[in-house]
Amino acid sequence: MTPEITVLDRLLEVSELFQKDVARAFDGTPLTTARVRVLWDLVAAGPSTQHALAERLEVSARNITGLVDALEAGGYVTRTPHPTDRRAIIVSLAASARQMMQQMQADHAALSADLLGAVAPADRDALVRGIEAIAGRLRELVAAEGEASPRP
Amino acid sequence: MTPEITVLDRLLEVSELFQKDVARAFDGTPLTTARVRVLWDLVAAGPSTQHALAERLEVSARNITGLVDALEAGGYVTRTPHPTDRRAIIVSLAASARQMMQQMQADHAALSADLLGAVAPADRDALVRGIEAIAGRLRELVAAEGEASPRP
DNA sequence: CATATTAGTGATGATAGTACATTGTTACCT
DNA sequence: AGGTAACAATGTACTATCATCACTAATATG
Repeated sequence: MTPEITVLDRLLEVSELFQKDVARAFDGTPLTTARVRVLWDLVAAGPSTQHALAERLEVSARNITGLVDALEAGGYVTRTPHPTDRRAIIVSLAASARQMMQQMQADHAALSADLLGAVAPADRDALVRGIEAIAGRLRELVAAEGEASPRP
Repeated sequence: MTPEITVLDRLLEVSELFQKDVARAFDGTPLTTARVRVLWDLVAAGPSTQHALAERLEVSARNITGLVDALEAGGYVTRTPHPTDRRAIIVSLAASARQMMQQMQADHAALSADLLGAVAPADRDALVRGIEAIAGRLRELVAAEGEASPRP
């Protein structure tokens, strides 16, 4: 019943509801969490080799091959040869996928505005600062944990 | 750059970090997201028939059989006959699992306190109210969506 | 030329989910 | 009662995803 527990519980609930919402958005498409991760990475990092994807997403190259296979089959990404390294392949977002991701971001912005609208105006600034602080602290903690037990 | 986008982005980041943290906690155990969902449900609802579990978690009864099989093999739950209905089976948390879940809740509480400690004291009340409001609004939205397209 | 790198293949395994059929049990209805 | 329908759990079978390792083919690099 302490406010501390309530805060975390609410955050967890929010996180769960988000997840459910995202999952529902991709219902009926061949998109899954792992595949969307690839798409987001491409949005953030731009066209990349599969090796680069594997490193950033921290999965095996073999796994990336499979994920890109599925995304390519669905028309979400294209494979083009690397201009100078003939071993490598560049994975790029297809135009439609880029549009979809933009739409998704727009939806997120709309949802964000909606959610913020539910907050009392006087509380908004403090809320934003507070979430920022929590995110920062959490980032710190995760980073520290990662250091404590580095991957072998 | 608008604050609205920032809020949602931070919330998503927080939710992702949480997920990562939880996943890491279960590394090396046979526990997975789906199985832990069962455990949480048992914590919340107490000993239940598999049918009840299936309904609350919204998966097929057959699926529950498999999840409970794995949890039982790992010693997390026990199956006992239903006292009056000989068709049914009661799934209960094993003592060790109950303890583990309590520990997890304690860890959550500690983490919550830590995170709240990172927030400026003057912002805390507003933050709590704000998150509460956001969670409420989000719950509303998800419920409305569920109504709009009821399962067939 | 020797070695490291990039991608792809094949094989394998664990998980999560489904549908369908089966078995035993309960509940209801005549 | 007795018959029938609904129900709980499970066996079988299947699909899809995500992940790994081991290996091959091409290409870069020093």
